[in-house]
Amino acid sequence: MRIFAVYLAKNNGDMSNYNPQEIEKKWQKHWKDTHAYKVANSSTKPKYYVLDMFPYPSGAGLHVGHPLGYIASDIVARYKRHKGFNVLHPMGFDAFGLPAEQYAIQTGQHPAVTTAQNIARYKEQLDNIGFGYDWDREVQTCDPEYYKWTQWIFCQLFSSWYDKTTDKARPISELTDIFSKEGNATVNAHGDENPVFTAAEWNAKSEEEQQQTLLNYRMAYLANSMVNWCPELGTVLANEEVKDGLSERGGYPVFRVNMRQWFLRITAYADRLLFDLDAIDWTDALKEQQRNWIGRSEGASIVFEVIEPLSDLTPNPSPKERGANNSLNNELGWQSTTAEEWNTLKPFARENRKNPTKAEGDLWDLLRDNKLGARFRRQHAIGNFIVDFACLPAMLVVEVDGKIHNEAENKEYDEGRTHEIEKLGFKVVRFTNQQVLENPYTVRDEIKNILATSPLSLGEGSGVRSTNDDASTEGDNFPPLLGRGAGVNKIEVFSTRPDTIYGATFMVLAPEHELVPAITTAEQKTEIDKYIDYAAKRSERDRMSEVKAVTGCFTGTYATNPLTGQPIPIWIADYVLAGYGTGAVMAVPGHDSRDYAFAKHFGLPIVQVVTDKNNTINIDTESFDAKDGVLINSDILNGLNVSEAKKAIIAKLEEKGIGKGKINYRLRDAGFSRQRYWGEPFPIVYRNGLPYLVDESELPVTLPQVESYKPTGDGNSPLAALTDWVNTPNGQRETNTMPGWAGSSWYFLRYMDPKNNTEFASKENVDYWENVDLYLGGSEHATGHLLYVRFWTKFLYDIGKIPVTEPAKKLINQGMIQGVTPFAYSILVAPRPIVFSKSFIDIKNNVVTLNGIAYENVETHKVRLPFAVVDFVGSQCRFYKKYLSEKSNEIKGFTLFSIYEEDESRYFWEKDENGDEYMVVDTEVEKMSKSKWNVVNPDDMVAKYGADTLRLYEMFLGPLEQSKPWNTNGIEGVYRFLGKLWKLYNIGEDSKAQLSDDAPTPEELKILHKTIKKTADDIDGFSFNTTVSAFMICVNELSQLKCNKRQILEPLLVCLSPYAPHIAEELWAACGNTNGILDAEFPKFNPEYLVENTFSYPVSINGKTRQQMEFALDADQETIKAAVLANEIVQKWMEDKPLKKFILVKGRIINVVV
RNA sequence: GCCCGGGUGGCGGAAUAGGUAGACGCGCAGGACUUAAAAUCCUGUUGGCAGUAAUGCCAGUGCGGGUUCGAUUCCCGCCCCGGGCACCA
Repeated sequence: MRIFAVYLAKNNGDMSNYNPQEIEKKWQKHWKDTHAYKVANSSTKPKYYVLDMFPYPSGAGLHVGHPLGYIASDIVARYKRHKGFNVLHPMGFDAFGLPAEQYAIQTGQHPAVTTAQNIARYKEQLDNIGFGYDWDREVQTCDPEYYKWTQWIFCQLFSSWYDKTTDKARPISELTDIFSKEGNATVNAHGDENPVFTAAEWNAKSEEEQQQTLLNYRMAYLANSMVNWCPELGTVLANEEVKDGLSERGGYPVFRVNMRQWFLRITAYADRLLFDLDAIDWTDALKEQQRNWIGRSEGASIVFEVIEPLSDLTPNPSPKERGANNSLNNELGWQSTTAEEWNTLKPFARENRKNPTKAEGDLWDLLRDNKLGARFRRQHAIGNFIVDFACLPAMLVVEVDGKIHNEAENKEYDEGRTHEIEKLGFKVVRFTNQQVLENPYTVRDEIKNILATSPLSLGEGSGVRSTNDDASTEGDNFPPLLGRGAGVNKIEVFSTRPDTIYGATFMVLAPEHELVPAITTAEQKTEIDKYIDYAAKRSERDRMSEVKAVTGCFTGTYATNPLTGQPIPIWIADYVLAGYGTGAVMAVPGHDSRDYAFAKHFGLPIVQVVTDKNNTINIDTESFDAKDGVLINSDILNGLNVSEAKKAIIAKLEEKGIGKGKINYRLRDAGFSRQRYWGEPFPIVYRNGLPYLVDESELPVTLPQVESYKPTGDGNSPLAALTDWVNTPNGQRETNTMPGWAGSSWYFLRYMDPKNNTEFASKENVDYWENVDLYLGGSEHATGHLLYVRFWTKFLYDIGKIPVTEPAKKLINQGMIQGVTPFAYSILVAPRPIVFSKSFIDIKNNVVTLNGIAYENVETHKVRLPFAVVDFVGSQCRFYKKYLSEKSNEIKGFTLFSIYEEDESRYFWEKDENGDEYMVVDTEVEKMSKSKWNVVNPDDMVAKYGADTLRLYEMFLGPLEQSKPWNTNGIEGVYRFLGKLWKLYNIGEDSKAQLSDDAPTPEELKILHKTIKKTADDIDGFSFNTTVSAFMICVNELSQLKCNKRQILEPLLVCLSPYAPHIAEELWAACGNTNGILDAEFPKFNPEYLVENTFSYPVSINGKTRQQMEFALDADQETIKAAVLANEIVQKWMEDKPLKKFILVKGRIINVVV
């Protein structure tokens, strides 16, 4: 009993020493019990919204790097509260995503369960640090109450289109109104490249056709596209989730494959995303990254005509060689051409279908859908031709001249073509454009008559493959005609330097360009196929890591340079990317270094068309890529400067109808499908293969339970196996889920009204909180999250749901806190127990010494040591033997050595003053992560020093935006500072501060107000590290003065409170305040206390400081000058040289020039 | 290759409308208190040279130039480190 009493007296009664563990828990509980951080949605105070990028709750918990930004934002939030703002400072969790799912796959635990556990852990850790979050506003993206609204926003995207005329998103119903009244001509006028249709055509479309067409306009749409497929993760990845051809998560290989995916039309916002950057206070580096990512470039699109070699006017003789059979059944089975030829023709057929001529389009509307009682196909392959229309059962081909066969010289070609098709047993009938356009019904009737007299030798189903009434009729798996050049007579390119067109001496297409097979000549086919194969086999990763090698292949075909009229060869090469521009370039080797390298390598002509002002450019050794200069060798452009020439050539191209000014973006539409389980389900069902929204009343579409979380690997998500869930009365559900960034693209809005179950947030609340005043987070989100959240914000603004076009007015990127990894060396041999011996590795000479015996050429490698087995003593990192027993299961299996250096002691075990054995090892700075054993848990720091010390120390470490390695060395200093502060308040037995109410001295006031000013200034400049040092100076100076004045020490606590809220609250209460410090008014800075009467001037002679002299600040120059010149030391340094100049900068410096 | 940052003591870092370089903290050294340790406090700490010392002199903010009475700060030319983008026509 007695011992117990003594113990109590020692620990609870004596408050003369700072005891963070006790006071921090007390105040955290108090704040929670009193709802001290609850935020109201309306107030007479001005609003301020501080937001952190919410964390993904991983199983590893928080490490000391996470709180860096959170502490900074907490400081700003608390400061603003002292300054009289109504501050919103919420926290939540970005809880959908891969790690939880991967974990579920491994353990079978439902991701929702592990996520909830992780979140609980995170919240505990966050609360330990004393953050002032209003937890009532917490959001979790995986909560159905939250993702209901993510789905709802998706519905709005699906139901909207982008109107380029007014430059905003509008409801899709307004678009269908326009289509039914005027077709899509005006909508298309702003650069859309969708096929044109009239109101009548629109109205004649079936529901399915209309829906299909609308997908070309919706903000959320389905499309086939090349995507980053990661088989290992079983999902597609966004571009920013792929680094060097490997997945960012896991580092698995990623491949480009074609898949049908959901996309969000972020490209519609490209310009606004770009230009609005100017209006927000984000760092230049980050804005620059977004600008580059959007990659806007102005230039021109130009059409080059392909020259068709004469020989190609006569069709490929293959049908003849096959023997003229009258029956396709005999010759080609059910096909009208061979698979091989279809492969060749496919791109043209597709292209032609996409861009029918007016006459073709009109006629198709009259023939399609079995309107004449027989099925017609358009742009169909027959033998080695693509014919305009074919009715296979009737063996009838209908061609409309005009698009590509209207020139006189093509007449002969047409006749030859007719002849060849007839040999295959078809009847060919031709109409002119004019006939179709002027008398469409006459034409239709004529076809009908011919059909009536046709033998209908092949009924559908009697050998000819039967097809559905859907797109598969025109599907790519069904073959058409052959021969090259068929219909391909132009290639479009994009160039930012149209002014250099006179120097375009060849063209280069991407190997994947769809016209490549068509323009390849028979002689070059083998080579080209080989090259395409080569390019396809190289993964993205190969392409990146490889030193840029010049490779390419000639197609055998030429195009005409439209300005010079010269034929120029068409090549393919993988330096041209299929995904950018048109996938084809006009190569100007004289003025593009890539084209130059290519031309040099393959011996292609190089023509100089731009020179500098003095005409000193010589392009014999390198290209002249500069964007200013004067045009030469360019006919009409000669003498113009580059920018004038651009304008002139675009005008010329437009006049000739072969080009136009164009703006290209690097930004792609955002892929929005993931073939995974742990994400938001789409509010979509399919009917007849077309997507429809589920009714809003069915939201949220909740994520069902599944047996297995494993992706199927064939591109289907685990949801696809749930037939009961997939099949609904209204259609089949979409089984993909949304990507990780869906939920994070609007969460800042949900915090404004997190419990609302009728809207994503009420209008009242979004109008009050508007957007984030200060957003803190890592710069790694620059081109992902931060672009998407801006996109969604603009969209929600367009549809009238929020009053702002940007999510965050100001954004700060906090730096990363890196881990310090100690390491030793191991020999690459079978694992052995740790050796404590006089053994070492001489890395430089590749020699290993084991117990005195040297071995040469032994392979060694670095071995990470757990952070926990080392201590930092002075500048040494010591690896202690005593920690090995605790950690041995983590590092067993390696023979460890330290590196050999000059200092021989470094590879031996030594004994410290306590007799503990250690070895000095080296360290490396890397990312802090569980797998690297270098994680430092903030809980440990809090347990040892308290939350206030951790908060101050993280801020004291250096500028917020700078990355730095975690180093515990300095934390003691901060802890000592808080101890000194505590002592100033003379806390007695009764836990009360014993302070004097005497008036403070001017000196004391000066110290206080200096600190007030510094605190306020530094928060505005986010220079938290210098504020902490200002606090230290202040406390040092007040301690020196033994200041115990209430009028000094109370205001000081308010300054400190944002940084160290627990101790500030404790001392505030100890001073006798009953109101709590959180809402205390921030002390007003009074500059009068800082006014000085005199200044101790550094006096320098010729710029070198030699003497200090004190003068009144209001002393006039002559008085000072006389005194300075009379000074003994000054005279000594003047060395009797005449005075040249006397410089006095008031309150700064005096300089005597001799 | 291009675009952003950034190079300051043994260490983290202060100070830039040009005006005493190295605040503050760590570490280190010495000292006080203590039987001792811990804790706490005090002093010193950019380097070199000279001096018993107080102190003095010289050099010094990645390197080389320039502007200026005066440059860590501005200008020109390099070097190195970190980050981003990467054949974007």
